[in-house]
Amino acid sequence: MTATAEPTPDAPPTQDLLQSLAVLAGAQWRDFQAAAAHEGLTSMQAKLLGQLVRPLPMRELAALLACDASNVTGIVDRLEAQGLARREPDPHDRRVKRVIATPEGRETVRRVRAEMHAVHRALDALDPAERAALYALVEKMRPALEG
Amino acid sequence: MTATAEPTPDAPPTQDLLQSLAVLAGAQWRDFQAAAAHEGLTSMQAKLLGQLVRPLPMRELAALLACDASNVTGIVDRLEAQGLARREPDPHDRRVKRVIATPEGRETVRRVRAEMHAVHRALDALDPAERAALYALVEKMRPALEG
DNA sequence: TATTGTTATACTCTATAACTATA
DNA sequence: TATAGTTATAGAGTATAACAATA
Repeated sequence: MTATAEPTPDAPPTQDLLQSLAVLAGAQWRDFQAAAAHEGLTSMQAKLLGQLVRPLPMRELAALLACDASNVTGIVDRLEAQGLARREPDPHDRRVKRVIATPEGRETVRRVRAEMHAVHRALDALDPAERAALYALVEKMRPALEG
Repeated sequence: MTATAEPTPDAPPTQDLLQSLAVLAGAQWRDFQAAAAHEGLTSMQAKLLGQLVRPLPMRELAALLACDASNVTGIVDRLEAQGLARREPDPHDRRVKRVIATPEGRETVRRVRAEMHAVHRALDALDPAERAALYALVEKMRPALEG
């Protein structure tokens, strides 16, 4: 028997890999929904709030959330009503409103991220080397994911 | 300087890893929504349809979709109206209705999965060894994700 | 009594189209 | 005229509560 010089590890069937990734994404989504609900937010409200690392125009938020701009109005309205975000005028263009997170809003984002229980448990199942490998693999895919 | 015998690879900060995984999950979600829309379905309709590998009671579908049972009625109604799924009586319990995918429904599921363009592109960025490593890592996390 | 599926209700998200105020 | 944000509208997803049929 001729051993292959550098044995190619069995590449899993694409369907199996896609299924695994779907399980991971599904768990992340359920975690996020449950965490947001625990903080009194819908998943879209929490998702928008999580984008507010800096003041963002409504239009940019719509692009980041991959939804129509008209939806952003209502979502920001509800966040504003809960004191988690607010609108401010753009100094350079009076048509634009920039949305910013309040301190309470930023604290809520932190709590939601801390409440991703299944994902945190899953990462705890990996040792440091495995975590590093996972990170490297996803980062390698990232340009293709975003492009 | 004392070199560590077996140098631990730098484990990335948990926040960075969570962020990477969020980018991956986000891309999968956008892919799925776009693919479902291309087939004339909402993401929930496509998600339910994808679960129908065997006849499933409404109640089980609600559990799989992590939503209330009352929602399943409407989603199945719309799939049934499009000829992609149908209800059949359960032979052992007359309270139960089992939902099954029609051949056209199964074909639609196949097309949706094939249209996950960004994810497929991302996997193409990995070589076979990397794919195998990714699969092994996610499978190692799986019990924690599902538990 | 408990469970399955459904209906009614109210709220949120969603895209489309039309509107306003700026540019 | 083009763009940013809003409003109005209709369809879909969502949880809650109440209901009929069945276990």
